[in-house]
Amino acid sequence: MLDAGVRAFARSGYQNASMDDIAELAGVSKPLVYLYLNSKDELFTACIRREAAALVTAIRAAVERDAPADRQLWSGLSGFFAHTAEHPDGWTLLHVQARTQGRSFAREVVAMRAEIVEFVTQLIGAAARERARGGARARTLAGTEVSGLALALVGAAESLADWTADGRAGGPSAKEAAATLMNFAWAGLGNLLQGQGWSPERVG
Amino acid sequence: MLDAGVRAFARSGYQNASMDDIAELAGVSKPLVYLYLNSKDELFTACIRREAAALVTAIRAAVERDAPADRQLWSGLSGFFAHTAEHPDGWTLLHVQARTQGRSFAREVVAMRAEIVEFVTQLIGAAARERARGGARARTLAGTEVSGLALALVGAAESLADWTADGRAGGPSAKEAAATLMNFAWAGLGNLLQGQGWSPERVG
Amino acid sequence: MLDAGVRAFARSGYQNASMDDIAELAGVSKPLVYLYLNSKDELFTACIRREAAALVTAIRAAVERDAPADRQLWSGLSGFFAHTAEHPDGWTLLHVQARTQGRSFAREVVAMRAEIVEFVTQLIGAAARERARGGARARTLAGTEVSGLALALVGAAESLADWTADGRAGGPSAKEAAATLMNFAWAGLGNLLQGQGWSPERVG
Amino acid sequence: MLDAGVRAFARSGYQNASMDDIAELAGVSKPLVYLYLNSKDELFTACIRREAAALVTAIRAAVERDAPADRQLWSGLSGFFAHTAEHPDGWTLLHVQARTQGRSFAREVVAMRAEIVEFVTQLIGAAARERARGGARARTLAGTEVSGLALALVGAAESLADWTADGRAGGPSAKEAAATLMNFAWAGLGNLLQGQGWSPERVG
DNA sequence: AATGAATGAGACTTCATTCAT
DNA sequence: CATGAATGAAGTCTCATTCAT
Repeated sequence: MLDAGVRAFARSGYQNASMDDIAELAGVSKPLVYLYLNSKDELFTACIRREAAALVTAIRAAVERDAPADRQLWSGLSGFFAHTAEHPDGWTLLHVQARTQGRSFAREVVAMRAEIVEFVTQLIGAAARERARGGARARTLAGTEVSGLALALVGAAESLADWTADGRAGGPSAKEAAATLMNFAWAGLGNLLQGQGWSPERVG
Repeated sequence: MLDAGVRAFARSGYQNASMDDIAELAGVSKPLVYLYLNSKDELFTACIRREAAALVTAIRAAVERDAPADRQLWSGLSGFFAHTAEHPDGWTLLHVQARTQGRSFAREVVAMRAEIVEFVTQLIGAAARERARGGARARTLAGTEVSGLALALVGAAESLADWTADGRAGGPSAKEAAATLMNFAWAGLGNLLQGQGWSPERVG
Repeated sequence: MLDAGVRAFARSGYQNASMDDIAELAGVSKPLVYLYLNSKDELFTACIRREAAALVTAIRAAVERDAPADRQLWSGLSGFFAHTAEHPDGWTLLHVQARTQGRSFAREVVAMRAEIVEFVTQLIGAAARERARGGARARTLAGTEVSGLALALVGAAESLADWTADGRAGGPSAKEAAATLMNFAWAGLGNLLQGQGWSPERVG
Repeated sequence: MLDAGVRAFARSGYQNASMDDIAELAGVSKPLVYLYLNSKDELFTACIRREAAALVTAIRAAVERDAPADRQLWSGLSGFFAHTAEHPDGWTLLHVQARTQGRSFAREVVAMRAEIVEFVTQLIGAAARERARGGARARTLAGTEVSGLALALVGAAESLADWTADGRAGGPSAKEAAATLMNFAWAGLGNLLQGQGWSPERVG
C-alpha cells in the first residue's frame, strides 16, 4: 500500500496526489488507507522513511567493507546508482518531492543525506591515511574542505542518478556512472592530498 | 511584483503559497495580480523565467571569455556561487521548487540547466583541444563520457550552492566553493584525458 | 450494554458518541451491538425508553397513593429528585440529549413528560376537590390554567433536578429540593383556588 | 446571515445542520459564510451570543424599573414570554440546542442564565425588604433557599416558554403566561417569608 | 485602473454499517 | 455466535478565480 503512495507522490507531488488517487492505485478504499496510515502527512512520512531506509540499506550492502577506500567508494556508488535506477519513483520521492514540502518532511531526507555525506567524509579521511601509510606525504585537509568535497561528490552522484533513473534509454549503467564519478573525483582528491590542488593563480 | 512571487514560492512551495499571500506580500490587491499575470501557473512560470535568466546572465557576465578553459570554468563557477548566495530565494525556486510541479514548470528549468551543461561540455572540449595543442597526447572522450562529466560537475556545483546559499554562517565564500570544485574536478579531467582514469581494476 | 449507550450518549451527545466508543465501553465488539440493536438510532431510542421507563417507575413507586394530594405530590417529587440524583447520566440523556436530535427522539421524551404533566394535573384537580369537600369555596380553574400550572411545576422540577444531579457537592438533597418546590408551588395554588390569585392590577 | 444559522441550528441541531444547508438558507454560497464567520463553531457561538443578548435586552427593556418587586418580576416575565414567542427559533437555540454541545457552547448560555437567575434572586431579596418595611415580620431566607426558589422560577418560566413558543395555536399569550407564573410563585414566596411554608409534616 | 465581495470545485477526514471468517 | 476488516456517503473547510463598482 505504501507502493501506491510512493508512486503517486513521486509522479504528482505531495499536493497533487489526492488520497482518492492513492487509494485507487492501491486497489483499496480510502478509509482503509486512513485505517492503516492515519493521515496524508503520515502516509507521506512513511513513504519517505521506507524509501530512505531502502536506499541506505542498498548502499550499505553494496560497500565492500574491507577494501581500500577508493574501492569502497566505488562499490557504494555502484550500489547507489543501481538502486536508484531500479527504484526511480523512490528516488524521485526522496530527491525531488520530499524537499519541497515544508521542513518536517525535508528533515527526514536531510538526515539520510547527512548520513551518506558522513560516510563519504570518512572514506576521504581513510584515503588520506592510506596514502600516508604508503609513505607519500599527505597534506592534512581542513574540515570545511573535506565537507565541501564530500558534499560535491554526493551532489554529483545525485545529479547522475537523476540521469540514470530517468527512464530514458540513453543513460549509462550503474557501473558506468560510478566509474565516471570516480574518474571525476578521485584524481582530484589525490592531487589535493599531495598539495597540488588547482588554484586560480596557477592556471593552465 | 514578481519579487513577492519568488519569495513566497521559494519559501512555501507552489501549492502552499496562496495568491492571497503573494498579493499581500507585494502590497497590491489580488485582482491586480491577475491583471498582469493571468494565473498562478503563469505567475510561477514568470518567476522561474526571470530567475533563470538572471542566473544565466550572471554566469555569462562572470566568465572570462578569452582565458584558458579552466580559468573560464572557474570564473563561471565563481559567478554562479556568488549569484546563488546573493539570491537564495531565486536559487531555491529554481533548484527545489520548480522541479516538483508537473512537467510544464520543470521544462523551464531543465532548459536552463541544459544550457549550462552544454556550456560546461564545451569547456571540457576546449580543454582537450588546449592540451592537444600543447603537445600532450590526449585521448578523445566519448560523448556520453563528456556529458556525464559535465552533469556531475553541475550537480556538484548545485550541491555546494545549496550549502553556500543556506544562510547559515558556516558556509564557504563563492570563490572558495569554486576553488574546491575545481580542485575536485579538474585534475580528474586531466588524468582522464591522459588515459589514466580511475578504473575498478586498477585500484589503490 | 444499554448502560454503555446511556453513558456515552449522555456525556458526548448522540453524534459525538461513536459506535466504536460504545462498543468498547460495553466491552463487546461492534457487530454484536448491531446484532442486538439494529442501528445507532434504535440503540439511542432503546436507551431513551429504558431511562424514561425507569424514571416513571421510580416516581410511581415513590408516590404515597392514598395520601392527600399535596403529600402525593411531595412524595412524587422526592422520588423524582432521588432518581435523577442517582442516575445523572440517565437524566442528562432524557433532559438534554434526547431533545436536540430531531423529532423522532424527542417524541419519546415528550410522551413521558406528558404522562408526568398529566399526573400533576390530576393532583391539582384532586386538591381542588379536597378543598371543596373541606367546605371551602373553590373556584373552578380553567383547563389552560391547570395545564399551565402543571407545566410550570414540572419545569421548575426539571430545573432543580439539573442542580441536584449536577454532581457538584453544593446542591440540596432530594427531599430539600422537593420541599423547596412545594413551598414554591402549593401556597400559590391554594390562593388561586380561593380566587385570590395574583394579578397585575392588585400589586404589592 | 446569522438568521439562517439560528434557524437551521434551532431546527436541526448543531450537528445535523450542515454548512451547505445554512448557506443555502441564507441565500449565499458556503465560502462566504466561512469568510465572515470562520468556522461552524464560531458561527454557532455567534448565533448563541446574538440570541442571548437579544433576549436579555428584551427582558431588561420590559422591566418596570421603579415598580414594586412583584410588578418588576411580572413585567420582566411578560417581556421574556413575549420575546420567546416572537423568536421561537432563538429560544430553541438557547434552551434546547446550546446545552448539548461541549462546554464551550454551553458556557455562553449558562452565563446568560446565571445573569437572569441573579436578577430574580435580587427581586426576591427586594420583596423581602419591602415586606419588612411594610411592617410585616419577615423571616430571613437562607442563600440556598433563595437560589432554589429563583432556579425553580426560572425553570418554570422556561417550561412555559416552550409552550408559548411552540407555534401551536393553543398556547397562552405572554401576559397570561406571566400571570400564571406569578400566581404560581408569588403567594408561595409570601407565605415563605411569613414563616408559613409548606412542610411534609404539616400536610393538608 | 484598481478592488471588495463572492463562488465553484475539490481535498481531507470520519463514521455508521456490513461481509467473510 | 462473535469479530476483524473494509467501505459508501457525507461533512468541513480552502483557494484559485471572477464580477460589479
